[in-house]
Amino acid sequence: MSDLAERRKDLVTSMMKEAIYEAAVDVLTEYGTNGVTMDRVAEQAGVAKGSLYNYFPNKLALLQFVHEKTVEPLREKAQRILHSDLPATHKLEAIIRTWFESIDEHRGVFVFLFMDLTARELLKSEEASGRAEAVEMLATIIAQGIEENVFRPGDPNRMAWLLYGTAKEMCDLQLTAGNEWPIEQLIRDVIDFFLHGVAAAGARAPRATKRH
Amino acid sequence: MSDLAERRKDLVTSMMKEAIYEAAVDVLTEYGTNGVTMDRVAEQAGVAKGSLYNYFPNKLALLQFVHEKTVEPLREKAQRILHSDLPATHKLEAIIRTWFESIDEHRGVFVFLFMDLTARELLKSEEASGRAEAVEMLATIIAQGIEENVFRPGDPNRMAWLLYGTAKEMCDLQLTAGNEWPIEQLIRDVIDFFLHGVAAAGARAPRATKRH
Amino acid sequence: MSDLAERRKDLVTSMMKEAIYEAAVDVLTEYGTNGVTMDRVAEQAGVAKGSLYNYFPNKLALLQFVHEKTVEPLREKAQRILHSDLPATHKLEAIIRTWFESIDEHRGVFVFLFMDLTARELLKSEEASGRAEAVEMLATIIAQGIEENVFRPGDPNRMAWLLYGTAKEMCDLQLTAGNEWPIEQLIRDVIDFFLHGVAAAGARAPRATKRH
Amino acid sequence: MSDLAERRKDLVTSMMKEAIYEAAVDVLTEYGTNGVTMDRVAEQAGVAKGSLYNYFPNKLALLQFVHEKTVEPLREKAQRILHSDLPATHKLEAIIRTWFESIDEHRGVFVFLFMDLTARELLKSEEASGRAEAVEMLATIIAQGIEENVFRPGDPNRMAWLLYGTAKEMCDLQLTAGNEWPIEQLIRDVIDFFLHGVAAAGARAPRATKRH
DNA sequence: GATGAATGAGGATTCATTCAT
DNA sequence: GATGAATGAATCCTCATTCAT
Repeated sequence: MSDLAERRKDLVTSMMKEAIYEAAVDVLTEYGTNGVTMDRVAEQAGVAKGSLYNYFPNKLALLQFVHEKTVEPLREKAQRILHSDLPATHKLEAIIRTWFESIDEHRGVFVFLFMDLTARELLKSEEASGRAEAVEMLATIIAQGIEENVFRPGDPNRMAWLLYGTAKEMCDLQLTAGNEWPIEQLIRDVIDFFLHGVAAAGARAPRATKRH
Repeated sequence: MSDLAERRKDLVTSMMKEAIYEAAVDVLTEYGTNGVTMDRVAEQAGVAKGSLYNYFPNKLALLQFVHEKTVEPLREKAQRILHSDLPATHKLEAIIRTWFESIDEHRGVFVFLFMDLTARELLKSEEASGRAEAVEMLATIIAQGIEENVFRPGDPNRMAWLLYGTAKEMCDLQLTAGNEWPIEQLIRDVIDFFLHGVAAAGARAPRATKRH
Repeated sequence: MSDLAERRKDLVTSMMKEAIYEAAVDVLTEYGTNGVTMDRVAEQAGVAKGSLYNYFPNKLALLQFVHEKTVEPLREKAQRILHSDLPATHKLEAIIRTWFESIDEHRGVFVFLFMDLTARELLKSEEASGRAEAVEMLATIIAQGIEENVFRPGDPNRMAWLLYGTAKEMCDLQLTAGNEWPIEQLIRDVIDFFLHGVAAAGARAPRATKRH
Repeated sequence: MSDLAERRKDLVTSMMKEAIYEAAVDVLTEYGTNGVTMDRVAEQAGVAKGSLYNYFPNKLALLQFVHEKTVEPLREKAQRILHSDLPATHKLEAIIRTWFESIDEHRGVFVFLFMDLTARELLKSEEASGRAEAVEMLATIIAQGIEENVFRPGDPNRMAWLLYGTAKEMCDLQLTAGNEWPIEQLIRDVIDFFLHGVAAAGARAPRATKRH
């Protein structure tokens, strides 16, 4: 086949995959995870069921593609932020902003990807690595912050988990509760919380005590 | 029917429901969410499949019962803590400890209840109210803390969400990652984090800035 | 459950399996191997497709049941003949008669079982053991015949294969061509052939020669 | 179209058919009967799936072509042997040798053609005629042998079936069991068996008796 | 004539729910 | 009330065949 024809074919293929991806996302959004059947995806994409299998060998592969397609831009942005020469706090803020904004944009998919265990089961490895990657990234930035003396010394990994948790739940909140909470406010709150907690000046943490 | 007979019947009924509940939890734990079939529950409970339908009109009702039954003790403990006369920080710590410990104990069910969207979809209302209740409770305690001058002034509801997020992700971490992180350490970390954040003494929060 | 109830249940179950077996045989006979779909079996049996799965875990199990059910009586009769105290030639004759008669009776199934590689693939182990068993049985009888001095000395196993082949092809012929050849004649022919071959008295076998 | 162009076209067409035939044989050999999909044949042939349909109206036609192409050389050789002026026993030996050797060479196709009922179903008429032809050919030779006084008088057709059966099962054995039995030995055994059977000198065939 | 994407009927299997006993 | 067999819609996947380019 000529080079040109080949390139054209590749293009068409990737457009189809894209279209199927979008159909899958739509179905996901409308019916929830367990509602993602190949039939519905096909119908939504306006193609025959069998055609899906010309582009994805099976359902799992389709879901993985959806995952990848959704997560990749996030990952890229985050990497760019990570490797910039901003101070740690600005990096954190930027990353968290990225997350919130993406979620705002792709609500349905994110719900599916991050909250549905059926999917998470299938995408176990993808998910685990995704989360691990995120936490690791945060940990790197936190380590930088500690070095910059803007964060207290401590285990960057543990801190990263805590921050990740806070941010993630806020995402959850965004996803499930609707967002009456404006994004900028949200970001500021999370960062503030992360930095200073809620204790009044001079207050001391209680000793964590064994239950009675 | 005589009163006595009626009471006896109620008793039998509730024992059956209890038994079915336990079977459901076992199946949940062993097979995961998608593995919860009425067949398996019936077999585990040692009753005929049809009998399940004498106690629950359908599968959803059974799952709701499981949810309720699982969450109720938590709710009760939390209420008791809420209404005790401990200082706010102790209350928070106690509640969070309750959560972590419960999760440690009932891993399988909690995964199902809190992480599986298939379930969460079905149990949407239960879930929403559960979360709302938890956040509200935290908010109440935080308000108390503000009044006690141990927490900075602020919107208790927003703070509650942030804390909830931190705690919840730690639960997630417990649930999915296994718990190499010892519970006491975890609790102290969360509370510490909640109170003081990670900023070094004297460091200032960055102004949250619009993305260029 | 009472012993009685249990026995009754077993009875019903085995009657159902029997009915499904017969339906499968009918479908097999009418549509050939590749025509044996669970749908058709269910329809022929007059039950819902799902019901088949109450009696057989999957299609393979059903086919294996058909195989077993078909072959077992044959095996039993053959064993009885084998262990009787008849002279070798009579045993052979009796066994071959058994085969021909069974085949005459169960045409469709035998075609499926012995001639269809799709089935033979699935039932590989059953088949192999079946054939091996048959040949072994023949070999045993032939060894007996050699001892009785009615058969020439030689490798009983090789002789058994040859006899098996002759008989089997005659079965094939019966199965596919219809049987204008009366059974008694057939049996006599096979036995005669097996004993004396076709050479005229005094004729000598040619030396098997390499192809020029 | 000019005569030349037409002839050229015919040539191209038959080369394509040949190529497809070979691809089909390869697929057959590698994947077994049920693995012969038009996709695989096309891929193996290095042409597009649709192109197959320019040369064969449908799958059946392709399989028939495969059958024909495989069997034809056999038929030709057999005809040549039949019409040679060898004595009957040598003709038989030569034909049987041809069969065994072909089978040894084209294992996969033969398994498909002779043992798989899915195929045999499709190729019923081809098969029947093939077998009929083979038997007829054997019968002709046997008639010759009777005339030559090397075979006992009898129905040549019945004898032919018996011989065919013996030979065919040996082919089966070759095909499924692998061939620890060397071909020359096999041929000699079959011919010997065919000529003299297994009876010891002086032994008499039992009277074929009615079952009790 | 070649291509290969699109099609859609069909096949095996699962499972919530019903209902006769 | 208990039982568990029966049901059939739903689900994933396959593959011969068609047809626009």
